[in-house]
Amino acid sequence: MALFDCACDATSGHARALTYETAHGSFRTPMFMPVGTSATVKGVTPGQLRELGAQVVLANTYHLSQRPGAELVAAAGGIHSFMAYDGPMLTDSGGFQIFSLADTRKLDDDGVSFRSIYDGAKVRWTPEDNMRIQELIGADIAMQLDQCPPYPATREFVARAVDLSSAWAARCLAAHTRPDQTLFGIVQGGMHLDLRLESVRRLRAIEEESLAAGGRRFGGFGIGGYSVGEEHDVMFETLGEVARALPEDRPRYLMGVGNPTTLVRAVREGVDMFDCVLPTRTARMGTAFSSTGRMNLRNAKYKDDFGPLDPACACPTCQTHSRAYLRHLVKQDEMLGAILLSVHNLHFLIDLMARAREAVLAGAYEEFYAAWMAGPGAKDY
RNA sequence: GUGGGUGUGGCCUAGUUGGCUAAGGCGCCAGAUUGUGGCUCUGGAGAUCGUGGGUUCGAGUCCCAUCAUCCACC
Repeated sequence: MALFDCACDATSGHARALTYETAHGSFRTPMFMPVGTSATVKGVTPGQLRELGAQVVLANTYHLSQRPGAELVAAAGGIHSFMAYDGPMLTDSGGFQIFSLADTRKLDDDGVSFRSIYDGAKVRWTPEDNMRIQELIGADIAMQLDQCPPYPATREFVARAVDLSSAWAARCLAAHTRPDQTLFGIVQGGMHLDLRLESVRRLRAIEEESLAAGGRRFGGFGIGGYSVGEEHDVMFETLGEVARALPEDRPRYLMGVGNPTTLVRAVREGVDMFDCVLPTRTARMGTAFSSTGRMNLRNAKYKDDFGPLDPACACPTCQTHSRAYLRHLVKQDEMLGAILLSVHNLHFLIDLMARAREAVLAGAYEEFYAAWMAGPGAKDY
C-alpha cells in the first residue's frame, strides 16, 4: 500500500473494517485513539501504549503550539521523535480548544484571535498559520481548522459555522503541502441534518476543485460538533446519514466520543475512528470502565474487595492488582492509581474496538452489537 | 502544688457587646466527567458546643464547680 491508501477489508451492514497506511505504519479500524494532548497520554508511557495495542495517538496543536512551541517540536525531529512514539499520530487543529477554552476569542472570515490559556498572550491563527504549525509538529494526520459551535446554538449560528469551516477547509487543503502528512476535513452542522449534509457537500466540492487544480485530496473526514452537551440519543438522529454521505473510500472519524456504548452504536452507523479523553480523565478521577458497567473506585464497597478490577479483563492492571489496592491508591491520590486505571480504561476501549473489527471481518457485526446492547454494561454508558 | 490558657461533628478552626434551624476547611459517603486549562465539579451524612449546676425570656457565649489538656513558676 502507498502512503495514505485506505483499503476496506470487510463490511458488515454499515460497519466497516479498514486498513490505512501512514508513514509510521498502518492502522486498522474500527479504532479508538488515546489522547495525548501535550505529547503525552497522561500517565502512560509509549511502551505501555504499544503493549495496549494502541495504534494512532492524538496530540493537540493548541497546546503544543503554546508549550513547548511547534518550532521546538520540529527541532526535536518532529512529534514522534520528541515523545518517542513511533506509531501513527494525529494532531487536532485546536479549533475545538478555541471554542472550549478561550473566554475571549474573535472569529472573522480570515481567521481566529484568542488568548493563550498559558500566559494570556494574544494568538492569531489563519488556516494557513494552523497548517504551518501542524506541519512543524509533524503528525501523520493533521485536522483542518474549524469552528465547533456549542450546544444549544441557533440554526443561524450553526449555519455560519458551516460556512466558515468550509471556507477554512478549502484554505487548509490549499496550504497543506507536507508529503508525509495527510489532512482530514471536518463536517459541522450541529444537530441539523440539512446543514450536516450541506457541510459534506461542500467538503466534497472543495476536494474536487483541489484535484482539478492539481492539488491534494482529504485523507479522511472528521465528524465534529457532536458530544458537546446534547442529550445522548440526539447525535444518532443524524450521525448515520452524515457518516454515509462521506466518501466510502476513506476513514470517518467521530471526534471526541469515548463512551463505550456510543462507540458500538457509531460503528454500526459506519464510523471508523474515535478519540476521547474520557478513559484517561475518568481514570484520574477514580472511575473504571468494566464489562458490567462503570465502577467508581472511591466507593467504600471496594474497601476490602481483594478480587481483580474486572475479572473479564486481560489488561496488566486487572492481571496484577486488586480493587482494594486500587481504591486505596485512588483515595490517597497516589499517581499510580491514575496510571493503573488509565491503562485499564484505554485497554477497555482499544479491546472493544478490536473485537468490533473481528466481528466486522466475520460478517457478524449485528450480533456483536446486539450482544453488547443486551449486556450488563450497556445501559451504564 | 501555685498561677494562667484552652476545651465546638473523625481532625483543624469560626462563632462579633448572650438572640432566629451552631458556620467553614479537611476527612468521610455518593454522583458527574465525551476533538483534556482537571489532586476538578456537584450533592449528602455527621455536633446533646468536655461534664454538672446556676443567672436569664433566651447561654457555645456570663458565673460556680468538676474533669481533661497545654504553658509558666515552685
